[in-house]
Amino acid sequence: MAKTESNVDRLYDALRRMATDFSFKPDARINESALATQLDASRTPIREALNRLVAEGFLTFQSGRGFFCRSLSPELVMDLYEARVAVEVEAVRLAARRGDERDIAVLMQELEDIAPDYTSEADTEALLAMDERFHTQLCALSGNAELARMLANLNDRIRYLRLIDLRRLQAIGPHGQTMVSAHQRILDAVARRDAEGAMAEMRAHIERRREGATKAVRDAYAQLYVPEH
Amino acid sequence: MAKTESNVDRLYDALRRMATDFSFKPDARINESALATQLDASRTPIREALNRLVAEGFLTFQSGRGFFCRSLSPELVMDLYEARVAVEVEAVRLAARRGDERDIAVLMQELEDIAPDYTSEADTEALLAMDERFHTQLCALSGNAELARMLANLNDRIRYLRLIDLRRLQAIGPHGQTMVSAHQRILDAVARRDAEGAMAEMRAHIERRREGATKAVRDAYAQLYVPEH
DNA sequence: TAATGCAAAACTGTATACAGAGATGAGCGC
DNA sequence: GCGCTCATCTCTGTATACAGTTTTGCATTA
Repeated sequence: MAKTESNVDRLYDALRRMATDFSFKPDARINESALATQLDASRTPIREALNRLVAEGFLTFQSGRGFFCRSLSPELVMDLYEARVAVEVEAVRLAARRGDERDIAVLMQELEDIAPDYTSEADTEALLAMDERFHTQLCALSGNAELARMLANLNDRIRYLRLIDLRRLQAIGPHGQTMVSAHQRILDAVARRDAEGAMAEMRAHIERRREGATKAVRDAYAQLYVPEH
Repeated sequence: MAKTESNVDRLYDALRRMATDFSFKPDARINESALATQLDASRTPIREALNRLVAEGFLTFQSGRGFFCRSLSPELVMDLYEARVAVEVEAVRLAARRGDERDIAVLMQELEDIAPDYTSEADTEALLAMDERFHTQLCALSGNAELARMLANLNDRIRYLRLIDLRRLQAIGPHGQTMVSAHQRILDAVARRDAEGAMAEMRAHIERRREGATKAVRDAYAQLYVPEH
């Protein structure tokens, strides 16, 4: 039961990680042969994985010229955030209407348990991971696999910018408490079956960071093209 | 300028069409070699196209066993309809808030022009195409490419069931008028910048057919496994 | 008859080869 | 010095081959 993951899956995971954290620079062409040697595989399975990433919006493809990293623009980030609103607001509505009482309680407990980490955590990546985990689990309460899948895809595509946005936020002052209380307000509304309230809280929660994330695009470019200090 | 479409795109289009209309039976295994001869290509580009379709939710993939058609269940259809609500309700909200005045007028005009076709059209496929076109254009008014992309994907995945649902509806009596007036009410709300109203109309419009579509799953199986009469 | 095991067939996963298209850069003319 | 052309080199697109795995079908046994 060790070899549960096939080779193409391994390649796919590796390539998606490279795409999410912009190891491929925006709009840059992707060299298949180089990847093949780097990942110790032939071009055939690499191309299969790249094709999946095209369909998922991580890469683009131009016939005759090959694969390219997706571009990075404020407009795109805005679109992705709006799509997140669409998915998560409806998900939280469904969660409020029909989410399992037990599952909601479990999530509330977990939120309470890790609340100290939210507020103390200096590692921005860990904070982002906690935030993403909450949103993912909340979405799962809707019981809708398709919404969950969409959210996972959107999260992967904006993670890099959220990280930059969150770093800047933390530089100003600790914001873990703001985040945890926002999450609690949303979940409280779900628990009291207040769909409208939960939706409004969720929308506000996401839109509050939308501007920050689009502004982070500039910093993203700076980070991507500047050598490690 | 004839050869604007590459071979892999041709294969991709052909395979997606086969997937949308369930030329691949639900859960059935897909034979790559057979497809290769059928579509006059080798397995390599076929597999690239199949991988994209996996990422888009049309097919599934099991390591070592190959590609399979997605399954067809009432639960899945329910999920897809709920996802449609998420996408289209938010899209129409954005359209009402910021949709271009001119574009809205154009769409209203077009809706008026083809209204007679809606009501008279006996060809269910044409009626469905008109309906889909309206929803797509309305979504485009939001100016959000990501929402448009999501909707296109969802439409492809539920088209077969919508067709069956619509056929049954038409068998009872002509429903083109119901549809066109629903579309008009949504668009009117958008035109008067009534986001809440547009959202409510859109939600009701989609949810009204949700039950029908999930019920159509049974008929879908019957049609798929019965020889053409 | 049903279950089991085995051998053959069919199919998948991936490396490799090669043709052709696209990019690159040197050399030449202006 | 600037731009254009052509040769060369690189990289993509796809066919094909083959190894390894899964499935299938037959024969044997209880």
